[in-house]
Amino acid sequence: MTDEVFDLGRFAEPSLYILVSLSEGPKHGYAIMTDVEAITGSPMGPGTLYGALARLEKRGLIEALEPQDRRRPYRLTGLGEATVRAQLERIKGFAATGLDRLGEAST
Amino acid sequence: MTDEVFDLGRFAEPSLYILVSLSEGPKHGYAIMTDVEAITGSPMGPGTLYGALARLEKRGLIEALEPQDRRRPYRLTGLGEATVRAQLERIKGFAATGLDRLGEAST
DNA sequence: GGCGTATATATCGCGCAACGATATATCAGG
DNA sequence: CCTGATATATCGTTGCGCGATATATACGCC
Repeated sequence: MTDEVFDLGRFAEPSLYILVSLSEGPKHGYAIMTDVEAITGSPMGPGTLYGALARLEKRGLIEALEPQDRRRPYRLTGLGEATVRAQLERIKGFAATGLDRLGEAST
Repeated sequence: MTDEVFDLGRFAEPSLYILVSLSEGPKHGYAIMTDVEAITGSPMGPGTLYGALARLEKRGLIEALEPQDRRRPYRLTGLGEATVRAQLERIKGFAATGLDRLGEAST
């Protein structure tokens, strides 16, 4: 493990949403938008989406597939998959630590 | 539960780190810095810290205590505790969803 | 005694991500 | 037809992240 990659940048939550959405399989932009909204409960506008999409492609975490009809689908790269997995493990551990500190049993 | 609050802003990962750090008990800025570095593995500079601290206080998620010596300790408010708990639950669920999609068994 | 390091807080400024607004085009349905 | 859903793209503002920088005290060490 090179430990060089795995960094989504300062603001990365929307990017992570996109990567998770693509973990399910290739999707085009609009489908990602609706999927992310379904997962997170809050809508992601086109400004956020296409900006993040361009950055992710530039970083080699996703790659564009052949345009079909009017849709431009994207797919996770190997690097992208490793990245999203590492990130999710990281925040999972963080959430566990935090909830532990709060005393989860207080419910 | 009013469900009106619980929003840390655009991205707010550093803010969430601070709230989690304060979940353990009141701390002053410098202690938060070192604690966050211990939890996350990456250091948080004073620019990030004090900026976020000011925002969190302004939003009523934390409150300043009596300065002792040279230290200016902060404490979580009730709103802050509810917020950090809700946020952690949210990202915990999100991480679980994402890892599920990836097929966690691939290890 | 003087020096460096750790403790502790504060501020400035740049870069850039997030995001709403806006534009454009196609297609289905009523 | 005309509205709304599908689908992509760009612009401009906002404001967060973060390194750099400044300041002051306290402690240990040679």
